[in-house]
Amino acid sequence: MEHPSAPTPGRLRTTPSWLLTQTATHAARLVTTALGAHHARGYHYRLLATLAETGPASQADLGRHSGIDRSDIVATLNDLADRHLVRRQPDPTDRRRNIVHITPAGRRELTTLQHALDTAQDTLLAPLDPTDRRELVRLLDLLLTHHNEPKG
Amino acid sequence: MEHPSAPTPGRLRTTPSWLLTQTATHAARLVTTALGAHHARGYHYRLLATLAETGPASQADLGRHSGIDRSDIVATLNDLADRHLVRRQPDPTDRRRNIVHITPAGRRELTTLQHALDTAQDTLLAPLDPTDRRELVRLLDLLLTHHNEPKG
DNA sequence: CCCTATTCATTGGCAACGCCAACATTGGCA
DNA sequence: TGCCAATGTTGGCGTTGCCAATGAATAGGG
Repeated sequence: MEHPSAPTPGRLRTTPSWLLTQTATHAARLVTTALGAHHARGYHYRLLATLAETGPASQADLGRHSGIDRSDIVATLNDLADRHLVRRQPDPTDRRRNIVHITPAGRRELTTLQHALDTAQDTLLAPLDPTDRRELVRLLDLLLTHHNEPKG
Repeated sequence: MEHPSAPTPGRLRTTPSWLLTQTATHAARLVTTALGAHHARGYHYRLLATLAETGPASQADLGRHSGIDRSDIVATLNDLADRHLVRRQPDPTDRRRNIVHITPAGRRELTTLQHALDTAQDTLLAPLDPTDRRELVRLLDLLLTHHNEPKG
């Protein structure tokens, strides 16, 4: 978003969904910039991080664990594989599946991206003291947990 | 995002930018659904709300006050004008400009959208008690203020 | 064992938001 | 007067989150 030359309309300034989407936009900009410096996007990081945590997995499983749609997994893995950060391997026990492995280079890249992201977090939270940071994380986590686990 | 069948990768669950963008995604989904029931999108609401607050304004001014790019203003106003919620009028004192007015129907539509949005806020904040809600708004407002006013 | 339903990877498409470049017209200022 | 800035407009791009359809392969029930 452009920098408003005048304050945001008053109504919105206390509308939680507005505050959330706006701060998220700033956060996304910081993250995009941080990752972009290493030729990566959010999806790239999320897949590498998921792979490092869960170990080798099928693309469908990667999607379920990372929250990325299967179709988007394909394109992202193509990028990562092109850069040798990841390897696709047919599953001998189920020929529908690819087993995806993170490579040593992929782990190194993940470390690099992680550092870039950590820096971005600091920039993002700059105006908050440690107590407020924890409080923010707590509140957002409450919201996320609630909306991620539909009662139905 | 799809509902993860397994918990989100641990790293991300305490990453503020992740929590922000994810909760913002949920918030955006609620808002989109609420506005969609009235054939509106976020840009439509934002422009109507801005017009109601500032009174008639040029498109460039609308962009600056609402934080919407000039080019996106054009398309959004086209939609609103097609539905007679807004009127474009040439500025007699500056032939480059259009003076945009909100119509009575536009004000009624804004009221409707506002109600829909208020309901969405409640759904969004359901898991938080009033104290936590105020705290969340306070923290997000701090972040937004900080990142909206570049020191440079 | 066979048929059906499901799963998988993949392709291709869509919507919303944020943003940028270019253009012609018009205004303001030096 | 001459040049720069602002305005509306068109057209385009990238990221994220989705959905539908397809062909191959597997799993499950009868």
